[in-house]
Amino acid sequence: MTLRDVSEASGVSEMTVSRVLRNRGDVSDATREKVLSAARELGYVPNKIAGALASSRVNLVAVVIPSLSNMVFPEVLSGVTSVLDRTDLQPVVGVTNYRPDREEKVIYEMLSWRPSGIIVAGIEHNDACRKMLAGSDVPIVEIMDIDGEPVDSVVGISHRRAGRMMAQAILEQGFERIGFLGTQMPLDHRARKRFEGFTETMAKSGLEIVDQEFYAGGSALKKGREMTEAILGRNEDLDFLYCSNDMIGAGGLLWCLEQGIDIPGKLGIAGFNGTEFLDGLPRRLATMDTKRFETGQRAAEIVAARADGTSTEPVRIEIAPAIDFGDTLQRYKP
Amino acid sequence: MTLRDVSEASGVSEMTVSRVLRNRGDVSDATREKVLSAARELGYVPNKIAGALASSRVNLVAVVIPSLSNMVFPEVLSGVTSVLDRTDLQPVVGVTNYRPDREEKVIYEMLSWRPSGIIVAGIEHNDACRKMLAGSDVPIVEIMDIDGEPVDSVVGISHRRAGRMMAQAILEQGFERIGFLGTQMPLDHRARKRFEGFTETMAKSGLEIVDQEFYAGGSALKKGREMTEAILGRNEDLDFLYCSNDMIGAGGLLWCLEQGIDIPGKLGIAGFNGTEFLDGLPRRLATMDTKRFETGQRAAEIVAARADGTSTEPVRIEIAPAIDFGDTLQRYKP
DNA sequence: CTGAAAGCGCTAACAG
DNA sequence: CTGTTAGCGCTTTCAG
Repeated sequence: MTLRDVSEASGVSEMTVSRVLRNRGDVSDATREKVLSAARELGYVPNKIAGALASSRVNLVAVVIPSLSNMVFPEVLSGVTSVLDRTDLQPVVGVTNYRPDREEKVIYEMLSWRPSGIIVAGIEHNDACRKMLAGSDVPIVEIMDIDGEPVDSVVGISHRRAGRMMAQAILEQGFERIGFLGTQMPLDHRARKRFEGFTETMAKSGLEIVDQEFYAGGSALKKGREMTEAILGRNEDLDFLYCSNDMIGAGGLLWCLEQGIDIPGKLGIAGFNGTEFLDGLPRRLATMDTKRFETGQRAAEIVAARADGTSTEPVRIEIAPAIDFGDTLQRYKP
Repeated sequence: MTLRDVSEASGVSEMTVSRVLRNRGDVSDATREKVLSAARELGYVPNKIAGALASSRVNLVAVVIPSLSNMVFPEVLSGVTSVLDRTDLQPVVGVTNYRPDREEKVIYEMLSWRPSGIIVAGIEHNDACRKMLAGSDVPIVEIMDIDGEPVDSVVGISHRRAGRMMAQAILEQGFERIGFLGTQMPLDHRARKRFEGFTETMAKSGLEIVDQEFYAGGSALKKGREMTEAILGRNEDLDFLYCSNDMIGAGGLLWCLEQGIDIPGKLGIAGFNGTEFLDGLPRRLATMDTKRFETGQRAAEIVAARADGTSTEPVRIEIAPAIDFGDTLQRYKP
């Protein structure tokens, strides 16, 4: 089933059929109708492969993310989709599982389709990736991290600054014996940078993380409970738990409430991300909203602007994360 | 940057370059080396558009789902990915937001790329979609619902049966005054079928749903709380809450525990899906595991088998959902 | 407003 | 083991 079939069925040249089907150029209403009805009749679906090759235009936008199990990435994707839906661009998702070798393969694969843009999570890539991205003439938008040298455009928060902000907020509330609960992910650069920013600010006050726990796999909520129990078992005098994501924090919070621990009187807790699901817990967990949806939107807008020729320059957008004190961080209420 | 450039740089014919780059046919080690180093030097990334057009083979597998905000769909996608990762196939995601017009557009778009397969959530589609799918010679796998007439292959659970099973389990525990908490989604056919199966089995015992609540938008956990409060406010004598997903059930459970309501002595609760996050709540919510990951795997296997010519027949796989009684459904422990 | 000719960059099919 | 010849199905470009 090709254009030629429609052409023959309608008695109109292939070229004109093509024009009708793409709404390009002027075509008389009579021919248009002939063509459309023939196409409908035959159930013709154009072949984009051929179209893309001929026009060297591809309406795909690659979105490369580390994971789908962590809701933050689907959320970014929703932001991307919400913008692309207004254009004729289509997102295509690639998942790397936080592995540089997978990232390399996924990016290579994506580039080989010559998409209208690539939106990729993170600003840290191995040399091969960086070289491929830079060498392609596809618009690149790195997202969710701006601490580093972008290849092209970049949209996101500074995780170092986020870590510093949270540390500062915690210290200002008078907390001093702080424990850290995180994920075991040597390749999660954003978590690392956050941690670095956090400890840096603590160090300025002459403080250090008292103890820490890491987990991998399983229900983050459950792990949050377990790690909280473990770290508090080892350190009775902890007065704050800083968690690298909301689920861990929520698990910790639930466990503490069950134990009857005074939150935040005796122990403060904070998570990270500002997940919607925090809404509905017995107590509002303190967190930092990282605006994933908005990040996805901004990134998609940059790609869309490049695709329609509106813009051509690299763009840098720093998203400001917002601390949400919730009920677990503000120790001394006025 | 084309094959021709690599050919000229290496002094090897385009055809042989193509062979080397695809690992096809026999090529001497010497030429292979020449080609590979030239390609590397130039940073050549093959153009799959051209390749696909010439070979009429596309390594993309379309996955069409209603939403990304509901974790069950990313979970299916993970299953798909886990299988495709072992092949040279690549998933491409399309999101419909539960809207038939969007589904139509997404499927049309996907088909126009002539993918190696289409995995689409649900078995209910409008005529246009059904016709497109049936008319394409792309392998189709409908997933997550088998109550109906599939276009081609199908993998999933019977939601009618799931609803009946849950009703039966609840009735066997002696619960009789049952309320329903659901989502406001006239187009969520799976939820509807489940509800139908549920009420059907109740009717056989001469029972009806006592009252119901529906919500749309916002945190499902929070809405679960609010709806629980509302429905119990109206019906003091309810002895069971059947929820159309785990998040609602979890919200209800948290609220009841805070109120000191005896669960499941006075009130039983059940959710649906078997979400990982239930692991970590104060009490294990009863639920029904729908095996999303496995569903994704089976679907991907069907597509992969079609792609490599191993199989050619339509397949029907019924996944058996498993009731998890948790701590909120088993009223009379032995 | 409509059509004819010439590719887009690659690979199938055949020769050697 | 290597090369040549034709396209794949569409769109660009240029003429009417």
